[in-house]
Parts: sequence; structure tokens; C-alpha cells
Amino acid sequence: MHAYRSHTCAELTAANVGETIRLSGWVNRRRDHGGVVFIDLRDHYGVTQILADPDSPVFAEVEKARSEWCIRIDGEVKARDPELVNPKIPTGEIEVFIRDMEVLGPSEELPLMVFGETEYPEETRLKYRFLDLRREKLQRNITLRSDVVASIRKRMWDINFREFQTPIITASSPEGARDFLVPSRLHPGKFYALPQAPQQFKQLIMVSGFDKYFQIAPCFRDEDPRADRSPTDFYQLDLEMSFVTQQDVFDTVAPVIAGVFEEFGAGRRVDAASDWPQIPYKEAMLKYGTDKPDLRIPMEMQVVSEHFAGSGFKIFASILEKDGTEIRAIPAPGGGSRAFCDRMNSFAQKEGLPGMGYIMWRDGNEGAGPLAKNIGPERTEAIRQQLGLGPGDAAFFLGGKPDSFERVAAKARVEIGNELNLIDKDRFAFAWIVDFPIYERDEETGKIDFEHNPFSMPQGEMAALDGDPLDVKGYQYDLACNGYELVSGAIRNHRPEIMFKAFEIAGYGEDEVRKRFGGMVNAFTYGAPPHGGCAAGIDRIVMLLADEENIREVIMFPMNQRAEDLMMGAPSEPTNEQLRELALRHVPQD
RNA sequence: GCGGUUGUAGCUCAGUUGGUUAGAGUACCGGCCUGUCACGCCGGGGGUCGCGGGUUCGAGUCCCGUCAACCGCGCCA
Repeated sequence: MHAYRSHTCAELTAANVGETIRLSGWVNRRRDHGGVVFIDLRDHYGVTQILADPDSPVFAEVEKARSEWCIRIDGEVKARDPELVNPKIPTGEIEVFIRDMEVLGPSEELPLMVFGETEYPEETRLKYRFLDLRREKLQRNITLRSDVVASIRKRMWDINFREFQTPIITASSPEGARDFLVPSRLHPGKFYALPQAPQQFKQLIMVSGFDKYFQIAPCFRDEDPRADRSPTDFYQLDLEMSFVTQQDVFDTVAPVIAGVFEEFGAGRRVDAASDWPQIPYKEAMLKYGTDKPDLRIPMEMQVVSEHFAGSGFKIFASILEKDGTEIRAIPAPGGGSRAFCDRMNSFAQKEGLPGMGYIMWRDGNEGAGPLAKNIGPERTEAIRQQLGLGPGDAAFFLGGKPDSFERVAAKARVEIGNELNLIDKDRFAFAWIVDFPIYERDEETGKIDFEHNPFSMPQGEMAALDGDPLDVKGYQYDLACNGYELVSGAIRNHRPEIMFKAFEIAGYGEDEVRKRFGGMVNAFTYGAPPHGGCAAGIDRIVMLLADEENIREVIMFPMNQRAEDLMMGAPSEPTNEQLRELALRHVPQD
């Protein structure tokens, strides 16, 4: 017999009754009835009930076993009496009468119970990640992640993409985020960097003639985390193709993403890849206040400035006298109760706005609420008609420069959708967001800078760069799903002269471009093909499929909110010798 | 860097207007129990109430400061 097991803890059924078998696993639960002791033995695959009574030679040892001890047992498979069958587990028809037991790894008192649904603070969970990972949910999530990655690889392979590994230790490439730097021992005072993405490498792979590249690529960014954003490192399905238009990229990627969501979505509805809308960035910001809208929520914002200009509602009327301002409405069908409207108003205040005015419509389409009183029945009725609302509905209003309220408006729209139960939880709703602007103006300095990364081809190419930079759109796109940004990509700028011009507008000279992106720009002077691609967030895809709201639930060994690994103790102080070798000295900051 | 929330037993939490020796569940230790599957019953050990200062006759509770965790803002494909 094998040293540790003849079967897994999920395998034994009535067909095995009478066999002598060997199992290894963890003590999930122990139930000691004095004359009979039960142990639920658990491994990765399932649970099997073990029992011992005084007839067993190891009865005394079995009584001593405790939760999460790792043990090996030998025993005989017995059928359970019909009334003792446990229908909750696949092995519920049998149990194993234990004849021998070996403690492979005893356990201290647990800081976190593997059994049960108790919630634990993240600090505890991360410090004892190996225990947390034993729990059913994380076993499921992490396994799902592996299956998703395998499926993606197969799907990409099937459409003739090939996976190539790109360097992890490379040059700093300022793409927007902060780099992780790695000091060089052989070149004191110089640093490598970890790639924020394999961006330049994949473009070089296209110049190298490989036509279709993908990689499940680790990306490193030294930025603060969010619930849906891992600090330090995360994984992307990174891909790039030559001789393609934006639509070609969509037609290639959408079926892969849709296929994965259908395969692992557990029956949740997936919008057909061919039906995913393409929403211009400007329109997305107007209707949803964000470039990653949740399209499961039916309401769209509308501009209603005309109904407030010169009206009796002085706050909005005077806002509208300033340049670049507008009033926008978020319709809330079924939201016409005072309690709900007040709750949303304080939600907006909590998010940093002065407030969020509202109108409710009663029977006979009569407008109610302070705002309706101020602007009078005619304007109130005009708003109702524009928004297509009726009795029992409400609308919320935000005023000012769009930049100042769009972020909160987007959150409010989600909040309204949630509160009024307007979100179909069993659906994945996708949309391509297109026509991103290439440039933005820094509000404080007034300086023009790249809105995204600087590698996108401007729509209209060189000629487009002659006009107002803020009007230049790029062949640059995101894929939004249920309020998350899943994919981001672009048709790249492969023409050095257009790159230099694009950088010049943002205030970077040719020498600066050559210094930062020299390798790539140089390659573009030797017959660069037009190319484009995108990157899809693996962690976020798995997060959506696993129905989790925190990205750490789908990462095996995540960092905490301060980018520390509590289990491994990272970051840690280097030894003096390490510092000496690297010619580094730590200068304490006050 | 900023804002919000939280911090009480190994773990999850309760703790009233400031008032006796800080509680429960679970885990752990001991005892009882031959059919449980969240087994049950009896008993026990276990506390720097995050930390420091203040107000008070008296602070887990009020005030000030500070630390930590999470969520958000800034930042960031």
C-alpha cells in the first residue's frame, strides 16, 4: 500500500464497502461521544467520516486528535445504515472504521478556524494565509483561478497566439505608475526596474515579426492598493497583434473573454460578444460619470441645465452662470420616497459634495420636494418628460463642472441601482469604451500631459496633432464589465515622427523620448508593422467569476493594504553586507 | 499625504448615563457520554479593554494624543 493514501477523501462510495484503505488529510471536526469518536477527515478533494470505538487498536490516539492535525489513517470501509447516511457529502453513504493512525503533523491552537463560516480580520487571515487557504472558499477561488488561466491559454493558443516570456528585471519605463527599482550590484548607483507591463517588449515582439503574442504576465507597480487593485504585483493576459485595426482587436479578444465568462460563470448570463456596445469615452462620462460603467443598471444621466437656468432654485441658477458648468439628472425609477431621497442626499454629502437635490413625482405627475417648489410646476413637468419618469419615481440633480461631481454621480448611480434593486446580479454586461482623449490638462499647472500612456496612435495620425491637443482622440479602448475595467488597450503609435510630435505636445523633447524609449523608437525605424493589442486583468476576471468584491480573495498570497506580506515578513531590512555589495546606504527621513 | 470605520480572552463579539470582581459563544484543558455529522452535558484555565496622557472619588465607557488594520480620496490602465 502507498505510504500515505490509497484514495482521496472524496473518493470512497458504497462500491468500496469491505475494502481496507488508507487516507491522509486534516482533522476537519472531531466528535467524541465517549464510546465512539468521529473524525471528519478532509483533504483538497473532500471529506470522509472516520470512526473509532474501543475495538480499534488506536482508539486512545484517535481521542487525542485535534482540529487541523494532519494524520494518516488505515481502516475498513463500512456502509452506513440508511438512517445514518449524510446526504450533504459525496462520501456520505460510507464511513471508515479506523485500525491504525499516524500523526503526520500535529497543530497548535488555531488563530483561525478552517471549519465553518466565521469571518476573520484580514490581518489574521494574511498572517496565517496557509490556514485561510485551507478553507473551502479559498480552495475554490484559487482553483478557479488556475482553471481560468488554463482556459485562457488554450483559447489564445487555438487562435494562433503564442506565449513568450519577457524579462522581469529590466529598465525603468515611465508609463505613469511608480516603478519598483532593483539596485544593480555590477553597476553601483544604477538600477533595474520591474516592468509595469511588458508594453515595450510586446511591441518589439511585433517589430520582430511574430505577428501574434500573448502572455499571462506579472506586472509590477509601486502604487497604493484598492479593494479591486492589488499593490505591488498582479497578472494580466497581455496580448499584441500586427496588421490590425481597433475592430480586429475587439473581434479577437471579445470571444476569448466571453468564452471564459460562459465557461466559468456558473450559468450567469453573458452578453454575446458581438453585441457589446462601443461607447465613446465622452458619452460614458456623460451618461454614467465613469469610464467603467455598470451597464446592468438601466438608468442613464442626462443634462438638464436648461430647466434650471434662471430658475427659482438659486444654487443651480448661479452655478450655471459660470463657464463649463452644467446640471445633470440621475433618474431613479421607483425611488420616490422621502426616506430614500434623504439617504441618497447624505450619501452624496459623505462622498464630499454639498448635497444632491431631488424631485419626487406623486400621483398625477405632481412634483414634490423642496427643489420642485423652487423651480415651479412647469419646469418640474418639463424635467419629468425629458427623463421619462412618472408617479412613484424620483430624480437626483448634481451641478457644477462635470469634473467636480462625476465621480460621486457614478457612485450614486450604483448606489441607487443597489438600493432600488435594479441590478441583475446574474448577468455580465460588457461594453467597449472607445475614443479616449490622448491628452488632458492638469488643473493645477495648466500643463498638457498624456491622459493614459503615450503609446497610442492618435486618430487621424500626424494631421490630428496640429489642432487643439485636448480634441485629439486615440485608438485607445477599455472593456468595462459590471463596473470594473477588465481590459485596456490601444492601436500603437509605430511611427517615430508621430511619436516625437506627440511627446513634443506634452513637453518632452526628442532626446528625452530617445532616452526613455530609445530601444523601441530605434526599432520602429527598421520596418515597424502597424500593431495593437490590449491587456486583461486576470485577478479582476477571477474576482468577477468568483463573485468577490476584494481582489485578495482570488490571490494566493496577497499583500495587505500597506503592501506588506505579513506571513513572509516583507519588506524586510537588508543586511549590512547586502547594502555594501550594492553600494547603498539608507538615509532616514524625518 | 488626507478622510471614514474599527481595535475588549487564541478566535468571533456583547458591554446601558462613567459605578461592585469585565461577560457570552467558540477554541483549549479535565470529566461524563456508542451514532454524531455545527453532537450533547458538567467543570476549569485564559484579559496590558491597541498604546500614552488627562478629567473624575471612580474610566472598557468621557477628552487629547498616538499606533495598527480595513474602506475610500489623492495616486494608479
